[in-house]
Amino acid sequence: MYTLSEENYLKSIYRLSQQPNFKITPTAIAESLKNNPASVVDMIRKLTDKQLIEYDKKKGVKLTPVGLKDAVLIVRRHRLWEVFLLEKLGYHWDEIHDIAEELEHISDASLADRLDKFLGFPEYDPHGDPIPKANGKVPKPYSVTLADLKTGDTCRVAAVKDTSSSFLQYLQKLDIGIGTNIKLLEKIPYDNSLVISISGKESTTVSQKFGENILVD
Amino acid sequence: MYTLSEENYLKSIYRLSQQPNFKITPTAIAESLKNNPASVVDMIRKLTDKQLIEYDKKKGVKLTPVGLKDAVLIVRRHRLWEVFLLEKLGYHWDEIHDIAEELEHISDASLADRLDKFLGFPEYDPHGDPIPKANGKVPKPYSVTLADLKTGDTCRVAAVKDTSSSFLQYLQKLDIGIGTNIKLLEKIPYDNSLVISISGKESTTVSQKFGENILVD
DNA sequence: ATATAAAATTAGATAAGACTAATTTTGTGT
DNA sequence: ACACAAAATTAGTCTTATCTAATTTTATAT
Ligand SMILES: [Mn+2]
Ligand SMILES: [Mn+2]
Ligand SMILES: [Mn+2]
Ligand SMILES: [Mn+2]
Repeated sequence: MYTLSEENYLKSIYRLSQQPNFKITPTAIAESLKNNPASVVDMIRKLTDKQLIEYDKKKGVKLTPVGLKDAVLIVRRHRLWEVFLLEKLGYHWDEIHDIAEELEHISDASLADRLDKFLGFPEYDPHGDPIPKANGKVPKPYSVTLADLKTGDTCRVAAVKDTSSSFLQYLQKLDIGIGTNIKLLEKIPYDNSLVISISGKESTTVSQKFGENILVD
Repeated sequence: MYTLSEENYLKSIYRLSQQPNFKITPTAIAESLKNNPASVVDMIRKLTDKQLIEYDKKKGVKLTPVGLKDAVLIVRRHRLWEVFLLEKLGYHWDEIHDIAEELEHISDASLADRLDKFLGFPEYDPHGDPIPKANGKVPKPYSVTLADLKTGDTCRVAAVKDTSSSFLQYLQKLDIGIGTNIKLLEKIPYDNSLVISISGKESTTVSQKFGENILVD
Protein backbone atom coordinates (compact mmCIF):
# COMPACT_ATOMS: atom_id res chain seq x y z
CA MET A 1 0.00 0.00 0.00
CA TYR A 2 2.35 2.74 1.24
CA THR A 3 6.11 2.87 1.34
CA LEU A 4 7.90 3.01 4.67
CA SER A 5 8.65 6.68 4.13
CA GLU A 6 5.13 7.60 3.21
CA GLU A 7 3.89 5.95 6.39
CA ASN A 8 6.41 7.75 8.54
CA TYR A 9 5.43 11.06 6.99
CA LEU A 10 1.73 10.37 7.49
CA LYS A 11 2.30 9.51 11.11
CA SER A 12 4.49 12.53 11.70
CA ILE A 13 1.88 14.83 10.17
CA TYR A 14 -0.79 13.21 12.29
CA ARG A 15 1.23 13.73 15.44
CA LEU A 16 1.84 17.37 14.61
CA SER A 17 -1.87 17.83 13.89
CA GLN A 18 -2.61 16.83 17.49
CA GLN A 19 -1.06 20.08 18.72
CA PRO A 20 -3.94 22.55 18.66
CA ASN A 21 -3.47 25.70 16.55
CA PHE A 22 -0.19 24.47 15.19
CA LYS A 23 0.67 25.21 11.57
CA ILE A 24 2.26 22.15 10.00
CA THR A 25 5.08 23.52 7.86
CA PRO A 26 7.77 21.72 5.88
CA THR A 27 10.28 22.77 8.53
CA ALA A 28 8.17 21.37 11.33
CA ILE A 29 7.84 18.03 9.55
CA ALA A 30 11.55 17.98 8.80
CA GLU A 31 12.35 18.54 12.45
CA SER A 32 9.98 15.86 13.58
CA LEU A 33 11.51 13.36 11.14
CA LYS A 34 15.03 14.66 11.63
CA ASN A 35 15.49 15.18 7.95
CA ASN A 36 15.77 17.99 5.45
CA PRO A 37 13.02 20.50 4.50
CA ALA A 38 13.91 19.95 0.85
CA SER A 39 13.08 16.27 1.21
CA VAL A 40 9.83 17.17 2.92
CA VAL A 41 8.78 19.41 0.06
CA ASP A 42 9.22 16.47 -2.30
CA MET A 43 7.13 14.19 -0.14
CA ILE A 44 4.44 16.84 0.32
CA ARG A 45 4.05 16.85 -3.43
CA LYS A 46 3.84 13.07 -3.52
CA LEU A 47 1.30 12.79 -0.71
CA THR A 48 -0.73 15.60 -2.21
CA ASP A 49 -0.85 13.78 -5.54
CA LYS A 50 -2.05 10.70 -3.72
CA GLN A 51 -4.70 12.85 -2.01
CA LEU A 52 -3.54 11.93 1.46
CA ILE A 53 -2.82 15.52 2.45
CA GLU A 54 -3.65 19.06 1.37
CA TYR A 55 -1.11 21.81 1.45
CA ASP A 56 -2.12 25.42 1.73
CA LYS A 57 0.72 27.87 2.00
CA LYS A 58 -1.20 29.86 4.59
CA LYS A 59 -2.70 27.01 6.59
CA GLY A 60 0.08 24.49 6.28
CA VAL A 61 -0.35 20.75 5.76
CA LYS A 62 -3.62 19.00 6.62
CA LEU A 63 -4.51 15.32 6.34
CA THR A 64 -7.44 14.48 4.08
CA PRO A 65 -10.08 12.10 5.47
CA VAL A 66 -8.29 9.20 3.76
CA GLY A 67 -4.88 10.31 4.99
CA LEU A 68 -6.22 10.72 8.51
CA LYS A 69 -7.83 7.30 8.53
CA ASP A 70 -4.62 5.62 7.43
CA ALA A 71 -2.39 7.66 9.73
CA VAL A 72 -4.56 6.62 12.65
CA LEU A 73 -4.22 2.97 11.67
CA ILE A 74 -0.45 3.29 11.70
CA VAL A 75 -0.60 4.86 15.15
CA ARG A 76 -2.88 2.03 16.22
CA ARG A 77 -0.34 -0.54 15.12
CA HIS A 78 2.50 1.34 16.79
CA ARG A 79 0.76 1.51 20.14
CA LEU A 80 -0.48 -2.06 20.06
CA TRP A 81 3.03 -3.34 19.37
CA GLU A 82 4.31 -1.23 22.25
CA VAL A 83 1.88 -2.95 24.58
CA PHE A 84 3.01 -6.31 23.24
CA LEU A 85 6.69 -5.55 23.70
CA LEU A 86 6.19 -4.37 27.27
CA GLU A 87 3.61 -6.80 28.53
CA LYS A 88 4.54 -9.96 26.68
CA LEU A 89 8.24 -9.63 26.00
CA GLY A 90 9.21 -7.78 29.14
CA TYR A 91 10.86 -4.74 27.61
CA HIS A 92 10.98 -1.53 29.62
CA TRP A 93 9.00 1.50 28.55
CA ASP A 94 12.06 3.35 27.33
CA GLU A 95 13.03 0.56 24.92
CA ILE A 96 9.81 -0.08 23.05
CA HIS A 97 9.31 3.02 20.95
CA ASP A 98 12.07 2.41 18.43
CA ILE A 99 11.12 -1.21 17.89
CA ALA A 100 7.46 -0.29 17.43
CA GLU A 101 8.65 2.29 14.93
CA GLU A 102 9.58 -0.65 12.72
CA LEU A 103 6.80 -3.06 13.64
CA GLU A 104 4.10 -0.49 12.82
CA HIS A 105 4.91 -0.91 9.13
CA ILE A 106 4.12 -4.61 8.90
CA SER A 107 1.21 -4.72 6.53
CA ASP A 108 -1.31 -7.45 6.96
CA ALA A 109 -5.01 -6.81 6.89
CA SER A 110 -5.87 -8.61 10.10
CA LEU A 111 -2.64 -8.34 12.08
CA ALA A 112 -3.53 -5.30 14.18
CA ASP A 113 -6.95 -6.65 15.06
CA ARG A 114 -5.58 -10.05 16.04
CA LEU A 115 -2.89 -8.42 18.13
CA ASP A 116 -5.50 -6.18 19.74
CA LYS A 117 -7.57 -9.21 20.69
CA PHE A 118 -4.53 -11.12 21.92
CA LEU A 119 -3.61 -8.20 24.17
CA GLY A 120 -7.14 -7.94 25.53
CA PHE A 121 -8.12 -4.74 23.71
CA PRO A 122 -5.94 -2.35 25.70
CA GLU A 123 -7.16 1.25 25.92
CA TYR A 124 -3.80 2.91 26.40
CA ASP A 125 -0.24 2.19 25.38
CA PRO A 126 2.58 2.01 27.93
CA HIS A 127 3.14 5.76 27.65
CA GLY A 128 -0.51 6.52 28.37
CA ASP A 129 -1.41 7.34 24.78
CA PRO A 130 -4.86 6.18 23.67
CA ILE A 131 -4.93 3.27 21.22
CA PRO A 132 -7.14 3.99 18.22
CA LYS A 133 -9.92 1.44 17.77
CA ALA A 134 -10.21 -0.84 14.73
CA ASN A 135 -12.96 1.44 13.38
CA GLY A 136 -10.60 4.40 13.47
CA LYS A 137 -12.12 6.07 16.53
CA VAL A 138 -9.47 7.55 18.77
CA PRO A 139 -10.24 7.85 22.50
CA LYS A 140 -9.71 11.40 23.70
CA PRO A 141 -6.11 11.83 24.83
CA TYR A 142 -5.20 13.40 28.14
CA SER A 143 -4.47 17.10 27.83
CA VAL A 144 -3.74 18.65 31.26
CA THR A 145 -0.05 18.70 32.10
CA LEU A 146 1.68 18.77 35.46
CA ALA A 147 2.78 22.30 34.62
CA ASP A 148 -0.88 23.38 34.34
CA LEU A 149 -1.68 22.53 37.96
CA LYS A 150 -2.03 25.00 40.79
CA THR A 151 -0.06 24.82 44.00
CA GLY A 152 -1.58 22.25 46.30
CA ASP A 153 -3.23 20.24 43.51
CA THR A 154 -2.89 16.48 43.53
CA CYS A 155 -2.95 14.35 40.38
CA ARG A 156 -2.31 10.94 38.89
CA VAL A 157 0.23 10.58 36.06
CA ALA A 158 -1.83 9.53 33.05
CA ALA A 159 0.59 9.76 30.14
CA VAL A 160 3.93 11.12 28.98
CA LYS A 161 4.24 13.44 26.03
CA ASP A 162 7.91 12.83 25.40
CA THR A 163 8.83 9.21 24.76
CA SER A 164 12.59 9.66 24.42
CA SER A 165 14.58 7.22 26.48
CA SER A 166 16.37 10.05 28.29
CA PHE A 167 13.06 11.37 29.61
CA LEU A 168 11.66 7.94 30.39
CA GLN A 169 14.80 6.89 32.21
CA TYR A 170 14.70 10.07 34.26
CA LEU A 171 11.13 9.28 35.23
CA GLN A 172 12.19 5.78 36.18
CA LYS A 173 14.88 7.23 38.41
CA LEU A 174 12.32 9.47 40.09
CA ASP A 175 10.02 6.47 40.55
CA ILE A 176 7.37 8.01 38.35
CA GLY A 177 5.27 5.83 36.06
CA ILE A 178 1.73 5.78 34.70
CA GLY A 179 -0.54 5.86 37.76
CA THR A 180 1.90 7.53 40.14
CA ASN A 181 0.35 10.18 42.40
CA ILE A 182 1.98 13.58 42.44
CA LYS A 183 1.24 16.65 44.54
CA LEU A 184 2.37 20.06 43.38
CA LEU A 185 3.88 21.73 46.44
CA GLU A 186 5.25 24.91 44.94
CA LYS A 187 5.85 26.68 41.67
CA ILE A 188 9.06 28.70 41.58
CA PRO A 189 8.15 32.04 39.95
CA TYR A 190 11.65 32.64 38.61
CA ASP A 191 11.73 29.80 36.02
CA ASN A 192 8.50 27.91 36.70
CA SER A 193 10.35 25.01 38.24
CA LEU A 194 8.00 22.68 40.08
CA VAL A 195 8.45 21.38 43.58
CA ILE A 196 6.51 18.15 43.80
CA SER A 197 5.90 15.24 46.10
CA ILE A 198 5.98 11.85 44.39
CA SER A 199 3.76 9.16 45.91
CA GLY A 200 3.64 11.14 49.13
CA LYS A 201 7.39 11.08 49.58
CA GLU A 202 9.74 13.98 50.31
CA SER A 203 9.84 16.82 47.82
CA THR A 204 11.71 16.96 44.53
CA THR A 205 12.20 19.84 42.14
CA VAL A 206 11.73 19.43 38.39
CA SER A 207 11.91 21.85 35.46
CA GLN A 208 9.04 23.47 33.62
CA LYS A 209 9.92 21.42 30.52
CA PHE A 210 9.62 18.30 32.63
CA GLY A 211 6.20 19.32 33.88
CA GLU A 212 4.94 20.10 30.41
CA ASN A 213 5.74 16.58 29.27
CA ILE A 214 3.66 14.85 31.90
CA LEU A 215 -0.06 14.54 31.30
CA VAL A 216 -2.20 14.13 34.37
CA ASP A 217 -5.66 12.97 35.32
CA MET B 1 23.08 -3.50 10.12
CA TYR B 2 21.89 -4.92 6.80
CA THR B 3 19.37 -3.57 4.35
CA LEU B 4 16.15 -5.42 3.73
CA SER B 5 17.45 -6.59 0.38
CA GLU B 6 20.75 -7.79 1.74
CA GLU B 7 18.91 -9.83 4.34
CA ASN B 8 16.60 -11.37 1.80
CA TYR B 9 19.56 -12.34 -0.37
CA LEU B 10 21.44 -13.83 2.56
CA LYS B 11 18.43 -15.88 3.52
CA SER B 12 17.82 -17.02 -0.02
CA ILE B 13 21.44 -18.10 -0.41
CA TYR B 14 21.23 -19.93 2.89
CA ARG B 15 18.12 -21.79 1.81
CA LEU B 16 19.72 -22.79 -1.47
CA SER B 17 22.81 -23.95 0.39
CA GLN B 18 20.65 -26.46 2.26
CA GLN B 19 20.16 -28.46 -0.93
CA PRO B 20 23.12 -30.83 -1.00
CA ASN B 21 25.41 -30.68 -4.06
CA PHE B 22 23.59 -27.70 -5.46
CA LYS B 23 25.58 -25.01 -7.22
CA ILE B 24 24.27 -21.61 -6.21
CA THR B 25 24.30 -19.57 -9.41
CA PRO B 26 23.01 -16.08 -10.11
CA THR B 27 20.11 -17.63 -12.01
CA ALA B 28 19.19 -19.86 -9.08
CA ILE B 29 19.17 -16.93 -6.70
CA ALA B 30 17.16 -14.86 -9.14
CA GLU B 31 14.56 -17.61 -9.40
CA SER B 32 14.34 -18.01 -5.66
CA LEU B 33 13.83 -14.27 -5.18
CA LYS B 34 11.68 -13.92 -8.30
CA ASN B 35 13.90 -11.22 -9.64
CA ASN B 36 16.41 -10.65 -12.39
CA PRO B 37 19.87 -12.30 -12.74
CA ALA B 38 21.34 -8.91 -13.55
CA SER B 39 20.16 -7.61 -10.18
CA VAL B 40 21.64 -10.66 -8.50
CA VAL B 41 25.03 -10.05 -10.06
CA ASP B 42 25.01 -6.56 -8.54
CA MET B 43 24.16 -7.88 -5.13
CA ILE B 44 26.72 -10.67 -5.35
CA ARG B 45 29.33 -7.98 -5.78
CA LYS B 46 28.00 -6.04 -2.82
CA LEU B 47 27.83 -9.04 -0.49
CA THR B 48 31.26 -10.17 -1.62
CA ASP B 49 32.68 -6.74 -0.79
CA LYS B 50 31.11 -7.04 2.65
CA GLN B 51 32.68 -10.48 3.01
CA LEU B 52 29.36 -12.18 3.60
CA ILE B 53 29.69 -14.49 0.62
CA GLU B 54 32.36 -15.83 -1.72
CA TYR B 55 31.73 -16.28 -5.39
CA ASP B 56 33.70 -18.75 -7.41
CA LYS B 57 32.64 -19.06 -11.02
CA LYS B 58 33.11 -22.85 -10.85
CA LYS B 59 31.69 -23.50 -7.40
CA GLY B 60 29.01 -20.85 -7.29
CA VAL B 61 28.10 -18.71 -4.28
CA LYS B 62 29.01 -19.75 -0.76
CA LEU B 63 28.31 -18.01 2.55
CA THR B 64 31.34 -17.02 4.60
CA PRO B 65 31.26 -17.90 8.31
CA VAL B 66 29.98 -14.40 9.08
CA GLY B 67 27.40 -14.56 6.31
CA LEU B 68 26.23 -17.96 7.48
CA LYS B 69 25.90 -16.83 11.09
CA ASP B 70 23.79 -13.85 10.14
CA ALA B 71 21.68 -15.75 7.61
CA VAL B 72 20.87 -18.29 10.31
CA LEU B 73 19.80 -15.52 12.67
CA ILE B 74 17.39 -14.19 10.05
CA VAL B 75 15.96 -17.67 9.59
CA ARG B 76 15.65 -17.93 13.38
CA ARG B 77 13.63 -14.74 13.51
CA HIS B 78 11.45 -15.83 10.61
CA ARG B 79 10.56 -19.14 12.19
CA LEU B 80 9.99 -17.72 15.66
CA TRP B 81 7.59 -15.14 14.28
CA GLU B 82 5.77 -17.88 12.41
CA VAL B 83 5.22 -19.73 15.67
CA PHE B 84 3.97 -16.52 17.25
CA LEU B 85 1.55 -15.78 14.44
CA LEU B 86 0.09 -19.28 14.50
CA GLU B 87 0.03 -19.99 18.21
CA LYS B 88 -0.68 -16.59 19.67
CA LEU B 89 -2.58 -14.75 16.97
CA GLY B 90 -4.48 -17.69 15.53
CA TYR B 91 -3.37 -17.46 11.91
CA HIS B 92 -3.44 -20.60 9.78
CA TRP B 93 -0.25 -22.16 8.54
CA ASP B 94 -0.76 -20.97 4.99
CA GLU B 95 -1.00 -17.31 6.07
CA ILE B 96 2.06 -16.88 8.22
CA HIS B 97 4.98 -17.11 5.82
CA ASP B 98 4.48 -13.78 4.06
CA ILE B 99 3.99 -11.88 7.30
CA ALA B 100 7.09 -13.48 8.84
CA GLU B 101 8.91 -12.47 5.68
CA GLU B 102 8.51 -8.88 6.90
CA LEU B 103 8.80 -9.45 10.64
CA GLU B 104 12.13 -11.25 10.26
CA HIS B 105 13.76 -7.93 9.37
CA ILE B 106 12.94 -6.15 12.62
CA SER B 107 16.31 -5.47 14.10
CA ASP B 108 16.64 -5.38 17.84
CA ALA B 109 19.40 -7.16 19.67
CA SER B 110 17.22 -8.98 22.17
CA LEU B 111 13.94 -9.31 20.29
CA ALA B 112 14.43 -12.83 18.93
CA ASP B 113 15.61 -14.17 22.27
CA ARG B 114 12.73 -12.59 24.16
CA LEU B 115 10.26 -13.92 21.61
CA ASP B 116 11.88 -17.35 21.86
CA LYS B 117 11.43 -17.33 25.63
CA PHE B 118 7.87 -16.03 25.38
CA LEU B 119 7.00 -18.88 23.02
CA GLY B 120 8.61 -21.46 25.29
CA PHE B 121 11.69 -22.15 23.16
CA PRO B 122 9.94 -24.01 20.35
CA GLU B 123 12.06 -26.55 18.43
CA TYR B 124 10.20 -26.41 15.15
CA ASP B 125 8.20 -23.84 13.26
CA PRO B 126 4.64 -24.54 12.10
CA HIS B 127 5.95 -26.04 8.86
CA GLY B 128 8.21 -28.45 10.73
CA ASP B 129 11.41 -26.54 10.01
CA PRO B 130 13.92 -26.48 12.85
CA ILE B 131 14.35 -23.15 14.64
CA PRO B 132 18.01 -22.15 14.95
CA LYS B 133 19.11 -21.59 18.53
CA ALA B 134 20.31 -18.25 19.87
CA ASN B 135 23.90 -19.50 19.64
CA GLY B 136 23.46 -20.17 15.93
CA LYS B 137 23.22 -23.95 16.18
CA VAL B 138 20.63 -25.34 13.81
CA PRO B 139 18.92 -28.62 14.78
CA LYS B 140 19.21 -31.16 11.98
CA PRO B 141 16.30 -30.79 9.60
CA TYR B 142 14.23 -33.73 8.44
CA SER B 143 15.41 -35.13 5.13
CA VAL B 144 13.40 -38.21 4.12
CA THR B 145 10.43 -37.41 1.91
CA LEU B 146 7.20 -39.25 1.41
CA ALA B 147 8.41 -40.03 -2.11
CA ASP B 148 11.44 -41.83 -0.65
CA LEU B 149 9.34 -44.42 1.16
CA LYS B 150 8.77 -47.99 0.02
CA THR B 151 5.37 -49.50 -0.49
CA GLY B 152 3.90 -50.53 2.82
CA ASP B 153 5.94 -48.05 4.87
CA THR B 154 4.20 -45.96 7.49
CA CYS B 155 5.37 -42.51 8.57
CA ARG B 156 4.53 -39.36 10.44
CA VAL B 157 4.48 -36.03 8.61
CA ALA B 158 7.33 -34.06 10.14
CA ALA B 159 7.66 -31.02 7.90
CA VAL B 160 6.71 -29.51 4.56
CA LYS B 161 9.32 -28.36 2.07
CA ASP B 162 7.02 -26.10 0.10
CA THR B 163 5.37 -23.35 2.13
CA SER B 164 3.27 -21.84 -0.63
CA SER B 165 -0.35 -21.32 0.33
CA SER B 166 -1.53 -23.42 -2.59
CA PHE B 167 0.37 -26.43 -1.27
CA LEU B 168 -0.57 -25.83 2.35
CA GLN B 169 -4.23 -25.38 1.49
CA TYR B 170 -4.19 -28.60 -0.48
CA LEU B 171 -2.74 -30.37 2.56
CA GLN B 172 -5.44 -28.84 4.71
CA LYS B 173 -8.08 -30.18 2.33
CA LEU B 174 -6.54 -33.64 2.57
CA ASP B 175 -6.50 -33.36 6.36
CA ILE B 176 -2.73 -33.56 6.47
CA GLY B 177 -0.77 -31.56 9.01
CA ILE B 178 2.41 -31.91 11.02
CA GLY B 179 2.04 -35.17 12.96
CA THR B 180 -0.43 -36.85 10.60
CA ASN B 181 0.25 -40.54 9.99
CA ILE B 182 0.51 -41.70 6.41
CA LYS B 183 0.89 -45.17 4.95
CA LEU B 184 2.25 -45.61 1.44
CA LEU B 185 -0.02 -48.17 -0.19
CA GLU B 186 1.31 -48.11 -3.72
CA LYS B 187 3.69 -46.35 -6.04
CA ILE B 188 2.42 -46.06 -9.61
CA PRO B 189 5.41 -46.96 -11.82
CA TYR B 190 4.19 -44.85 -14.72
CA ASP B 191 4.64 -41.39 -13.13
CA ASN B 192 5.58 -42.20 -9.54
CA SER B 193 2.19 -41.12 -8.27
CA LEU B 194 1.65 -42.23 -4.69
CA VAL B 195 -1.38 -44.01 -3.35
CA ILE B 196 -1.54 -43.27 0.35
CA SER B 197 -3.76 -43.73 3.35
CA ILE B 198 -4.08 -40.64 5.53
CA SER B 199 -4.66 -41.27 9.25
CA GLY B 200 -5.81 -44.80 8.42
CA LYS B 201 -8.62 -43.60 6.17
CA GLU B 202 -9.47 -44.72 2.63
CA SER B 203 -6.82 -44.27 -0.03
CA THR B 204 -5.94 -41.08 -1.90
CA THR B 205 -3.57 -40.59 -4.82
CA VAL B 206 -1.06 -37.78 -4.90
CA SER B 207 1.64 -36.75 -7.37
CA GLN B 208 5.36 -37.37 -7.12
CA LYS B 209 5.91 -33.62 -6.70
CA PHE B 210 3.53 -33.69 -3.76
CA GLY B 211 5.42 -36.55 -2.15
CA GLU B 212 8.75 -34.83 -2.59
CA ASN B 213 7.53 -31.83 -0.65
CA ILE B 214 6.57 -33.75 2.46
CA LEU B 215 9.28 -34.64 4.92
CA VAL B 216 8.59 -37.58 7.16
CA ASP B 217 9.81 -39.10 10.37
C1' DA C 1 9.28 50.94 3.48
C1' DT C 2 13.27 48.61 3.51
C1' DA C 3 16.79 45.62 5.24
C1' DT C 4 17.45 41.33 7.17
C1' DA C 5 16.45 36.85 8.57
C1' DA C 6 13.92 32.73 8.13
C1' DA C 7 11.40 29.52 5.50
C1' DA C 8 10.25 27.35 1.29
C1' DT C 9 11.44 25.85 -3.00
C1' DT C 10 14.22 24.51 -6.93
C1' DA C 11 18.15 22.42 -9.08
C1' DG C 12 21.28 19.05 -9.18
C1' DA C 13 23.80 15.06 -6.99
C1' DT C 14 23.95 10.58 -4.79
C1' DA C 15 22.85 5.84 -3.32
C1' DA C 16 20.23 1.56 -3.32
C1' DG C 17 17.96 -1.58 -5.83
C1' DA C 18 15.52 -2.98 -9.48
C1' DC C 19 14.78 -3.41 -14.65
C1' DT C 20 15.74 -4.24 -20.08
C1' DA C 21 18.69 -4.94 -23.78
C1' DA C 22 23.12 -5.95 -25.51
C1' DT C 23 27.29 -8.45 -25.11
C1' DT C 24 30.42 -11.85 -23.49
C1' DT C 25 31.42 -16.22 -21.47
C1' DT C 26 30.55 -20.95 -20.73
C1' DG C 27 28.80 -25.38 -21.77
C1' DT C 28 26.92 -29.03 -24.85
C1' DG C 29 26.16 -31.80 -28.84
C1' DT C 30 27.73 -33.15 -33.09
C1' DA D 1 36.68 -28.03 -33.37
C1' DC D 2 32.51 -25.69 -34.32
C1' DA D 3 27.80 -24.24 -33.80
C1' DC D 4 24.28 -23.17 -30.88
C1' DA D 5 22.05 -22.39 -26.54
C1' DA D 6 22.18 -21.03 -21.93
C1' DA D 7 24.11 -18.36 -18.38
C1' DA D 8 26.56 -14.48 -16.78
C1' DT D 9 27.82 -9.98 -17.14
C1' DT D 10 27.81 -5.18 -18.58
C1' DA D 11 25.71 -0.89 -19.91
C1' DG D 12 22.34 2.09 -19.39
C1' DT D 13 17.71 3.47 -17.43
C1' DC D 14 14.31 4.10 -13.73
C1' DT D 15 12.28 4.89 -9.07
C1' DT D 16 12.48 6.21 -4.32
C1' DA D 17 14.36 8.81 -1.02
C1' DT D 18 17.71 11.43 0.60
C1' DC D 19 21.14 15.34 0.61
C1' DT D 20 23.60 20.22 -0.34
C1' DA D 21 23.67 24.58 -2.38
C1' DA D 22 21.41 28.20 -4.66
C1' DT D 23 17.38 30.88 -5.21
C1' DT D 24 12.96 32.73 -4.25
C1' DT D 25 9.30 33.83 -1.16
C1' DT D 26 7.57 35.28 3.23
C1' DA D 27 7.91 37.29 7.71
C1' DT D 28 9.90 40.60 11.10
C1' DA D 29 12.19 44.54 12.99
C1' DT D 30 13.56 48.98 12.70
MN1 LIG E 1 8.08 4.00 11.64
MN1 LIG F 1 3.83 5.11 22.92
MN1 LIG G 1 12.06 -11.09 4.14
MN1 LIG H 1 8.21 -21.87 8.09
